[in-house]
Amino acid sequence: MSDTRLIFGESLHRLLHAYQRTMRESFRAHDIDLTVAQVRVLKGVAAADAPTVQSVAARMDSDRGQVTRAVAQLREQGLVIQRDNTADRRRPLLAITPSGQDRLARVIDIQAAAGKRMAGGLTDTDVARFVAIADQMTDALHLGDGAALDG
Amino acid sequence: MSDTRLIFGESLHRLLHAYQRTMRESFRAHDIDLTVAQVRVLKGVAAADAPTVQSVAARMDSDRGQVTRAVAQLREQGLVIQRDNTADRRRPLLAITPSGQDRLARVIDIQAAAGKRMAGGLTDTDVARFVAIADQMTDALHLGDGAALDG
DNA sequence: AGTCGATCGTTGACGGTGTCAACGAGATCG
DNA sequence: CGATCTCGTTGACACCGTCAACGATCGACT
Repeated sequence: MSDTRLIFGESLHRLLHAYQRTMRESFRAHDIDLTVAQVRVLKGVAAADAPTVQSVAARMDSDRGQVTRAVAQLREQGLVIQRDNTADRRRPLLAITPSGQDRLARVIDIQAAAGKRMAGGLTDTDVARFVAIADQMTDALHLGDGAALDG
Repeated sequence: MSDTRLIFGESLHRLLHAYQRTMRESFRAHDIDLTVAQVRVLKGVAAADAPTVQSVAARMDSDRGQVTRAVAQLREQGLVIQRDNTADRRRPLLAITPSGQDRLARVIDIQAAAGKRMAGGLTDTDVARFVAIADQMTDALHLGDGAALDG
């Protein structure tokens, strides 16, 4: 019956990697010297209110260490800066620089183009629906995080 | 406007990793000593007609080297065997062993359970639709593989 | 005040994964 | 036969995710 469930992981896997490959290719073609993870962090910093390593990591559902490293690389490229946080010295505040915003804008263009290409014959509604389902699934998985798996 | 396209990659990324994390956890909980990649290869060997390293790699959209390594590990565990192919000595035929079938059956149970949990409030139709869209997108990306990206 | 426990950023280490390049063995076609 | 291709294999490298520690700082509590 429901062997959609079985091929599900396979589909997901293939899609993500096709997507990432496309991104990497496009980035290289446009001389954007960023990895996928760096882009994710850059976006996180740009989007968050008072971004810290921790908050960006949480938003990305990632590891603090990984974010720290990405931020270090972004700082080397001058795309992100770190200011002291007088309110809590443990967590310096991150901010995107103008140069970072430029870079990010270019990245977003590229991603939009790739998205369009990927969406091929799909309608906007399809895409939106897809994203909605994906998020819902992610939430479902997170809810039962440490829960019993002995179904 | 369509910033669904922008969060798309993010959603995808988070979903895949939530999924893989769940899988890894479940595998560990059930003493299944296999990585995600090994499972994918095992499935490929089980499903294909006359599986070789190359055909499995193609089906997975992966690298021959990577499949070779996974097969080596699966052979160490006695889950897969390799027989000489008299018709073409370059590509020995792979086959799943009874022990491999057992293991795979358990894996499939686990994945089905995780799938059910993940599908949460979703209908079978939703899941099927999701998979269909994902595959369509993957195809779209593959079609324009080396194509112009200078949109 | 001082102490204890928690949080945060950082760093190190390790394994899994994807990618590329090479090689040797074997096929195929001329 | 020789040239060229495919296949499996191996090595090397970067990226990514995970876990464990550490030192600094904060917050709460006494």
